[in-house]
Amino acid sequence: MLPYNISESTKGRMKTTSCPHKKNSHTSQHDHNICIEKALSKAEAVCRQRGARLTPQRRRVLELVWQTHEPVGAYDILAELQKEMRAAPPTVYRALDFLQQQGLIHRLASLNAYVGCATPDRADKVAYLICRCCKETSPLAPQNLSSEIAAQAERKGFQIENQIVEVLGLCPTCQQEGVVDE
Amino acid sequence: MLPYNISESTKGRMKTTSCPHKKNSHTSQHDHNICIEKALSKAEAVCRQRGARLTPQRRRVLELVWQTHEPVGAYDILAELQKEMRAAPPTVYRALDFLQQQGLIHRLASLNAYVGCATPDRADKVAYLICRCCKETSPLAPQNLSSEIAAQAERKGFQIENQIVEVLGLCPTCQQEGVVDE
DNA sequence: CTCAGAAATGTTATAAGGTAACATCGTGCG
DNA sequence: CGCACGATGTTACCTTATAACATTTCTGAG
Repeated sequence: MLPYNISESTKGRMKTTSCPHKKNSHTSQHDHNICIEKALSKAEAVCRQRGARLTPQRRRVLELVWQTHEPVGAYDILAELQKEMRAAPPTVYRALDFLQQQGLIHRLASLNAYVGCATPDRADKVAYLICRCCKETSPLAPQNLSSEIAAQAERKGFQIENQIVEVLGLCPTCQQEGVVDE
Repeated sequence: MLPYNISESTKGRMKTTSCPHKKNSHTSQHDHNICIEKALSKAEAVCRQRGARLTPQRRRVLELVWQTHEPVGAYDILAELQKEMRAAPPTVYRALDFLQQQGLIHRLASLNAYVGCATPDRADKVAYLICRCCKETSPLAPQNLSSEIAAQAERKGFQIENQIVEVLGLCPTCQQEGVVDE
């Protein structure tokens, strides 16, 4: 028996997708290895520049997050790590914390999951579209959006540190596939 | 021993506030009982009109959510309920689900907690300012914000069902109190 | 070089949030 | 009546996340 009760349903693969229509759409449309490589080399550059230590473990976790464009749960990552080494939850959560601080990943609060960020150099407050069916995510440019929020916050004397914008709904693919029922 | 391990730290009071500066600011500035009464009578009106059943339990949970303007955790509510009756998590979660469907409360994904909504009649996609220190929340009017999101989503063919906008930072009070360190 | 302090990681245990599945109750209606 | 349906009760369990403390690794000052 594995420690920490990695469930059978999670063991042995990277992602669960509840969507019956999911066909790895994103991943099938491009060579995802290139995405991963780009993300990792960018991460290394950014960290070097900042004097942040992208250790092998942190690098590995980042790589695992980037395996897909879908959000990945911390325990999914843990399960993968455990194929390679002894690992416990704090190992994963510490790496995720570091990566978040560096803007290399974002946490999606509505899914308790993490996605890689392709633009860690821009201090963007990012917004995401999230398909409730296939879980694919798509970052939004939140410029005007942020300024609108900033204006309202300032009026109230509120000092913004961070913002979460997650838009849930159906992506074009899942709409075509006839997914309904909210 | 209570079932479901209600922790000592939660038992016996409604809210935890990590903020050392918190002085029930909101609640001290107004007669909060009026807030609660208003919210409950509005809830009853709205439910009657819709043919939704605001049962005594659901009403009681709504009342508990409204005890404060801070977000309340499901297990905080459970602990309160258990002072009055035998209760298990599903009891609370079912009530919370119902209340959410009716727009009577909102869930704050970044805190795993719930706040009462004063305007259940408007089908607003609400945004919140949340103080990371005292946890007080303040709803934002998200009009322009929503239209900006809607425009971008439409361009991508994404069908919006729901949206989460949570802005984290420091409220004026906590800024004055000299809270720092992000 | 070396050793002290800081940063990172290991390890154990447990907290906190949430749900599945099935039993029971109550009530209104044909 | 009796059954269909919504609401609630009950048990068990799953998922996500963190506290607390031990150990290792790195780094820079002397």
